[in-house]
Amino acid sequence: MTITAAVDGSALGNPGPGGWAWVVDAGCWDAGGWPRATNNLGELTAVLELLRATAAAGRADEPLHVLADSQYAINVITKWRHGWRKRGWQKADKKPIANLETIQAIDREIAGRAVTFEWVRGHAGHPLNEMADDRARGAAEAIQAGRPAPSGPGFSGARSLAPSPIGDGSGSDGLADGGDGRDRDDRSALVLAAEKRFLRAWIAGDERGLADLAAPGSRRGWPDGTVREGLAGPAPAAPRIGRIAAAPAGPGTWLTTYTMRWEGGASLESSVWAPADADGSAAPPAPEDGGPRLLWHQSTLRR
Amino acid sequence: MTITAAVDGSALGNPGPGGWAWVVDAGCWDAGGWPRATNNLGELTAVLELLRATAAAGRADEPLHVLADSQYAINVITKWRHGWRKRGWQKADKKPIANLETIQAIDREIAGRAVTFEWVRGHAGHPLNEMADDRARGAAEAIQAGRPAPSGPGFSGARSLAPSPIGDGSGSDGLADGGDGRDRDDRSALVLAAEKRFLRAWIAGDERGLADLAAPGSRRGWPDGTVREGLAGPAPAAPRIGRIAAAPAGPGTWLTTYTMRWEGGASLESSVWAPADADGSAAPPAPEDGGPRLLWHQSTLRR
RNA sequence: UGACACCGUUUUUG
DNA sequence: CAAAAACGGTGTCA
Repeated sequence: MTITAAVDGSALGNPGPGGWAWVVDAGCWDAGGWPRATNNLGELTAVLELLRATAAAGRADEPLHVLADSQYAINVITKWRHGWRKRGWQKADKKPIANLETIQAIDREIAGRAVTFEWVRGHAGHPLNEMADDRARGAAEAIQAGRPAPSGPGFSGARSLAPSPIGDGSGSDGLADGGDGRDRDDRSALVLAAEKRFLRAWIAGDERGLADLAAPGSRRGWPDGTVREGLAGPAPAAPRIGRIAAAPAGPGTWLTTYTMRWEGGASLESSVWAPADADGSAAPPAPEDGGPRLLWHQSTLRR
Repeated sequence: MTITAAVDGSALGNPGPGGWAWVVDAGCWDAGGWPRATNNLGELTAVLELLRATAAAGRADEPLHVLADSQYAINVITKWRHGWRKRGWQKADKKPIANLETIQAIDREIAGRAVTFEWVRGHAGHPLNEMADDRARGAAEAIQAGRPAPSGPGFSGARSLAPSPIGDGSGSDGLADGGDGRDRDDRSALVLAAEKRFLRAWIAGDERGLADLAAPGSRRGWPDGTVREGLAGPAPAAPRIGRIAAAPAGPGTWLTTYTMRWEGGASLESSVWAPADADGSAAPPAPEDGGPRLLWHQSTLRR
């Protein structure tokens, strides 16, 4: 069955607090945002997240029809992207392409999929577009007010585990970023933030979040001694994380270690983070955010 | 006293309907345009017209400071022009110089004058530059809409002879353009504007301005019954112009008639205007503006 | 290769 | 009504 979804972005003040949203129907949507973004980044991200959500739900083989009111986003994806890729991701005027990382992420995500776009005039009463508009703006407004952006249900079947306290960023779990104090080293702070992102995604069963963080060829050593490709797998309920130590392991590479406790158990965890651009493959991974990528993670039960 | 003025050009669609403007202050400016022009012709013409207006006002000996946002125009006038003249008006690559006639006109007009240029970034909030921008674009839009470009008051002392009400565009002399009412025929309006330009140039003794309006082989019948080539010649002081009537005289050709009065006399005046491209000569005149050209003008004393 | 200008289009805001 | 974020193009020169 063809999936039809509306996407929209919003940026209060442009640039300013921003949000994105995709909507399939009243019970199937998602949204998110940032403290500072442009309108066009919102529009693009909405498409990217829709692509990922459908893929994570195992529905990448179904045709996807996207309703968008941004001619910019539609042109980027259906037209300009191809010329840019041919020219080595350069614009006609040689000036840098805006929102490049998100565009490249879409470029990878959309490969081999059947996606069509339809332009709908903004604020013209189209119900799905209105809903996406509301959600995107709601996300931006939430973030402007200092609250986390309300995320939607997504596709049913995208994650199977119960929500964990780590996922809501409330700070009670020791995983909160920023705010009170800054980490003592700017570069290690980047790795610490990435580790926390990884933990939240893993515990929430957020496969696309994990994929964002994974280095090409990433693997994991599980508590049972097995190794599997990828980062996804079962997580304990309501874990508590000890202090995370980050140690440099070479230019751009970091090792993190910490302990984890949960009802009935504890473990030692370690991760190896590699720089985003640290592979010599012909097609660079060009990660969406330029941050470090998780190459290896290992868990050992404590007893 | 140093005269400071901003200049700007505009071309809708580039090339397309175009305009030029110079602004000294809110009460001292001028503007004009063509049905088809390039942005750079507009920028250059604005400078040329400023040079002519200051000269016609008898202020050629005062230093002139020009604010321009076009590096092209500034470089043409302050740098490249000299090299081109030395090399017989040829570029280094031997390809033809663009806008050559206007550049040579500036080259002649600027000789012996103290003119300095200052580059101001476009659309950066510089008040004088913004004003010139508005005027130039307004002229281009007027012409696109089929109206004559609204011309400004120019300099208050714009003729070496006794000041005439024709020059100041106040409307009391019947030479004011635009503003309150539009001329009832769009094409005749173009001819009327040209006729007014001709009158201003003649009365001001502006030979260059007259040459711009002259068709190849233009002649004039003077009140004494003689005929001479060209359009320049003695003008009465402080003439007053009656209503100008424009009548179509063939495809693109117009006849205008009106009366003129001055202290101690009156006359009947008539002009024949031909389309700019209406000659089969081998070397086309390539008139600066593409507007109609004055082929014949005749004066008869009234008595 | 660079620079400036001139436009066209859509969206997003205030 | 005015502005920002984005893209495409032309006009010009060294």
